[in-house]
Amino acid sequence: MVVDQVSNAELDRLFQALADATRRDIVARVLTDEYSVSELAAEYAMSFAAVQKHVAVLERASLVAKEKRGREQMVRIHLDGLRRARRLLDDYEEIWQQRVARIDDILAEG
Amino acid sequence: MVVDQVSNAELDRLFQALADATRRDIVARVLTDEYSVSELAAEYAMSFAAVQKHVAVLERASLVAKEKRGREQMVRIHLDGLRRARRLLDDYEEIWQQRVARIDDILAEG
DNA sequence: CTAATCTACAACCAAATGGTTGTAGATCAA
DNA sequence: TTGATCTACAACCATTTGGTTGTAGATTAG
Repeated sequence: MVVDQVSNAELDRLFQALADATRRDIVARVLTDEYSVSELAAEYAMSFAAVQKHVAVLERASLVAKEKRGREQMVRIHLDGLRRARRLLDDYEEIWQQRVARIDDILAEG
Repeated sequence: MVVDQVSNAELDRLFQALADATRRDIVARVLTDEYSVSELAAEYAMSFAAVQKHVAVLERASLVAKEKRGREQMVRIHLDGLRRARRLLDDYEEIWQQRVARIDDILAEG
């Protein structure tokens, strides 16, 4: 159960990071391509600093990692975060399935 | 791709709802048992109104549904939300896997 | 060397969030 | 009927969030 393995603060940061359309878009982009922070910034109708903050939020959530290359900072996906979040939701659905199975058993007996 | 099917506002509400430990705990509880709002409230070191608000957030995110029973309001899980959130993360990982496969192909050719 | 580019970070602001208390309407129990 | 219980919701408050502008340090290009 992820619920027990991953700290609440970590999950807070993870889901909080995913709870913004711009940040989800950044994740989707860096999943397939490499972007520097300013290349990302060019994609959105907001300031460079705003995008920089979004990237920082994703970084703190372990969804993304930065790597310095010359004067640029390249943003890459960091799968750990994504996997931890997905695992929690998988666990939830598994708990649900166990409950469904339990109810089926009871009905089969009755 | 969920990214296209589910509105950004919906995903915002979903992940935002999951970005709080109390709300994740409520989800975990109602996955296996039935709780009224006040039964839930009794579990946490905060006011009834605070828990009521948390339930409302989960409800708006389609993670939970309320059903009136007498003077009580029973809180049940509503799988739709959970599945939509999980699907997005699955999509992300699939995109990643495709990228990995693509890179493998390139390496195989080279 | 100088100028342009990329990044980091501080200070500020409006809006949203997560909590509180208080009031009031339904429903149930005695 | 009366009192207790369950819920809803408003008003309020402190903190966080998502945006802005401005300043300054590295690094690259000419």
